[in-house]
Amino acid sequence: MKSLVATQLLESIQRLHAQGMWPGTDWTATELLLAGLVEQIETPDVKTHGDYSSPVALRLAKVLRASPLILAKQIAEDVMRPSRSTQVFEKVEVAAPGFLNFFLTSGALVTTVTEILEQDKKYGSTDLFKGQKILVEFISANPTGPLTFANGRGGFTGDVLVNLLKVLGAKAQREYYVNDRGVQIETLAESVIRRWLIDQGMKVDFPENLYQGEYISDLVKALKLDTHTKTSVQELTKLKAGLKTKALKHMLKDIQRVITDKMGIKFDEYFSEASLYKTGEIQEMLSFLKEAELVYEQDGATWMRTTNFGDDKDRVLVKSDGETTYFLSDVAYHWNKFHVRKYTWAINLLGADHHGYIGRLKAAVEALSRAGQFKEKPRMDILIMQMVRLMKNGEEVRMSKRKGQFITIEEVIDEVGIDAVRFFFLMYASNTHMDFDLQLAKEKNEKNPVYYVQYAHARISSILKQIKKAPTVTQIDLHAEAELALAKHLLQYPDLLKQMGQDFGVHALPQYSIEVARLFHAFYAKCRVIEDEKVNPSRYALIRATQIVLRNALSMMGISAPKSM
RNA sequence: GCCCCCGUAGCUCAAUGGAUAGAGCGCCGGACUUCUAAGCCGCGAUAUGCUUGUUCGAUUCAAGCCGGGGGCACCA
Repeated sequence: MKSLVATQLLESIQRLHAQGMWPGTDWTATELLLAGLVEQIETPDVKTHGDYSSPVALRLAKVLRASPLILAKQIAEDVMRPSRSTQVFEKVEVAAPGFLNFFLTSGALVTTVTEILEQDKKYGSTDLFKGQKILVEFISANPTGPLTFANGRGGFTGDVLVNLLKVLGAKAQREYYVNDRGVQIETLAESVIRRWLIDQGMKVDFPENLYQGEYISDLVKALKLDTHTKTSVQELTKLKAGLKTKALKHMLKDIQRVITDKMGIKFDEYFSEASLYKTGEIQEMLSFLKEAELVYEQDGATWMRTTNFGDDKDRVLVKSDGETTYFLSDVAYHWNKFHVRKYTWAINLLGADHHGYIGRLKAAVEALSRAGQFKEKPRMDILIMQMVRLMKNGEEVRMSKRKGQFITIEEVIDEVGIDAVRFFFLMYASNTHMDFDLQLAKEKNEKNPVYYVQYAHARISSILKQIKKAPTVTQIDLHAEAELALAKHLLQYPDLLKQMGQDFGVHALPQYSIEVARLFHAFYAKCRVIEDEKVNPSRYALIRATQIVLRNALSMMGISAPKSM
């Protein structure tokens, strides 16, 4: 549809140029312009009042310094000249600041509706990212406590992003990076031991730096530690090593349960940080960096020269006490992504509190890339998920996993329902700070726009159910404004997906589906599909197309499309 | 002090540098004997934090300021 508009326009401009009516004499400039025009036309705007518009003329003015209005008029006249056989445009209008408004004929819309019906589940699919092997890493929360509601943001965004990339033709995988080593795991084990003793009535202190949450007690119970004989903290230290693994395993299992059963996310892999040590990749990485002279020793520690690659300071890989840092793991992890597993593209979703990490990560990948570690220069995008503030009665409640002050994502899902929760987290741009009030979320549950969208789908299903025999659609005829507005919006879906592939703005999807639902509900109120027990074939086709688009959009968001509500 | 994000209607949020800045919620009003009222229609003279700049045109870009959040470890 877009290429049709672009083609028409280009033809006209070329004609004008051939006739010497084009104001520029410099053909190179015009060619540049044409390229720009195509780009401009690629994402046209369908305004609610029903025209295809694009701010073309003013662009012309900028490049050629010509009068935009005159130019626009010339183009408009040429596009609509009588000799043309095209049935694409009803009319072309020149609007005040130099816009060209293309009004589509209903015939052009009909083509689209037919296309949607034919393509069905494939409608919106393209091969934009064909051949790309993309690894999307998200959530990756430390396995030292349950997932909080804030993890919902990155969780659902990442999940939908992968769905999107797949529809755009890429091979995309979901990955959760598990930080299953380091002091935090020690702390977890220590917390479990002390809590265990305290729960048995022993007087043991419980330092502030340990995990205070209720879940530690649950963990103690789940680990069935009470079969051991009572003993002191000191003696238990021996048990700690074994306990560490057990506690970790249990915690991770619980996280996976929530992710799979509650959040409905299927990770392709839970990648263990510790595994990088077992396979020797950490050592391999370190020796390589040394050979490549990307590191140096200072104050007894080993530093990586990340500043050579855009970081604002160098970073420690091995501490002076001989312990390796998290950063070293991450360097090896990314080396693993691109070198070992041969991904060409990685997308990492990070919480805003980790934004300071971007510089060193990009520097590390750049360093490895320049050192010839990857077949081709990999692409890496880091998406920052802004903070979600927990509100209570208009006031912020500070969350802390350590202090045990948090609301789990599981609680929220159980309370509000997965569809509403998904929609809630997905509908806002990830770079805005959002406020979350559980009380309000419960109250507003019924008012969540997700039901508005689902209701549209249910209404369509209900109509279709009453149609015993599907009418043969020979010719689609759409006239009413409500019909046309709906059809025009449906045809934008593929463009929307492409756009989302460019900027990863997944929140456009809920916004779009609300708009489709809105247009459908308006259509529903004004136009009947079944009238006097007769089915209107054109409207039948239109609602089926609407159902397809809604279903595809909902399915991409991981939200159910109910047949009745 | 330096770095990142945000500031749009009473509230929560939209808007590739374009036309009269849009939705939802809330408030008020209206319509129904027919496909689901979780719906439709109407209702905001006075919503882009402030000041400059770039541009034919700025919510969008740049600079400065104000306000809010986050980050600046040989932690993860």
